[in-house]
Amino acid sequence: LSYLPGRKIEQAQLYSGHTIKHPAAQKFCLGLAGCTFESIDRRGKYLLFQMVGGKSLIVHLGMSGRLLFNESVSELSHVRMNIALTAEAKGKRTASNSLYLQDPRRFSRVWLADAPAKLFAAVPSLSRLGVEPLSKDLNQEYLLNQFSNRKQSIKAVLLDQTVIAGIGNIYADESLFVARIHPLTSAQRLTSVQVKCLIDAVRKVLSRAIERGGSSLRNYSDISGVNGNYQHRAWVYGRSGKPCRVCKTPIQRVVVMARSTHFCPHCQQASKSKLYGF
DNA sequence: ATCGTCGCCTGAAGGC
DNA sequence: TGCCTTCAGGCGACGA
Repeated sequence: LSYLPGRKIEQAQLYSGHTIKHPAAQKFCLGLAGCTFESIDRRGKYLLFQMVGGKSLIVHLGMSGRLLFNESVSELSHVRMNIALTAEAKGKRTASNSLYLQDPRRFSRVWLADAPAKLFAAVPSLSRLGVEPLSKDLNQEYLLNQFSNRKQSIKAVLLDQTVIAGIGNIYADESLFVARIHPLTSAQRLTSVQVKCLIDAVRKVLSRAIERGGSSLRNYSDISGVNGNYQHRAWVYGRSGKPCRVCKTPIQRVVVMARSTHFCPHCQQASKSKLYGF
């Protein structure tokens, strides 16, 4: 994606009615044509492509979406959006690159905002996002305050993007294991020590996952074709029935918010509010 | 206001 | 072998 800044959009095409969220498809495509990429940002699970002049393209990859650059569209299935770029200037070899959104399960979404001031109106969920987990905004005071009136399980609250932005099901389970907190614990009943552990655990788990190229579903890969391999190293996620990597107790699976939740019933007990030093 | 459940969508995996 | 069912999940909609 570092190739993008400076590149100009020749034409944008959408192939799936579900993919586009705002505005209508035709207006979306017309609005992108002629735009030049300026910079790329991220908020939570949203990618923000800033264009010269103030427009921005917002992309949420859902669970199976990925962005691909400079591949022949005819070789790809499940292409939901194709952004054709104009030929690169100064006689470089690349003739007509494209940026593709490929997404088998169609959970991905794209938006176009006409100006920075209209970003939240175009993407309301962006305005409701909570703090970034790797920033200083995620601290004990903030979380204790957020948890104070929450009767929900800590697992459910971790998945709530308005509290912490960007934690998905895998990393919620992994973080709770590292923090040695039972996923069904009511958020408001967490001690300040546990909250501190949880913050450290979230940071550790996310940092390590980023180092390793993220997690990926089976054969899904990043833009350069590299598979995420975090999942192979998971402490508890996807390991129900298998022995805990620490104590050999079988990992249990329960359902929270219609999501699989994996934990070690021995390691993750209320009495053990101590961070694992992984 | 808060909380839990359902539906969207497709391919992989497991059962028979 | 091949069909059928189940499962996976980000997130918005919906109902209690």
